Amino acid sequence: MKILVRNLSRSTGEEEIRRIFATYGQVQSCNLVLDKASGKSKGFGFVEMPVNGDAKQAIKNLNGMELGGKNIRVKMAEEKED
DNA sequence: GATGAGCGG
Repeated sequence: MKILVRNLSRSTGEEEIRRIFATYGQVQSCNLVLDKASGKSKGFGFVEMPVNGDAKQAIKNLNGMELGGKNIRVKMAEEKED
């Protein structure tokens, strides 16, 4: 399941996202979207987790948690994939 | 060189 993680701090890296998501389940892959102008984090990214139930649990648990001094927004991505 | 809402490559 593809998970959208936004409202991230610009100082937050993929490893940070991966470790907190790994707390509730296995992280298949984490992709932090980088900005083309600065080449740094755009402040949001995507995380893929199995739909075994860990994904939704990770979402509702990690949604609104503080990371890098900011409260991140975790939600399942609504793109083509089902 | 950085940008603060937002579903990228």
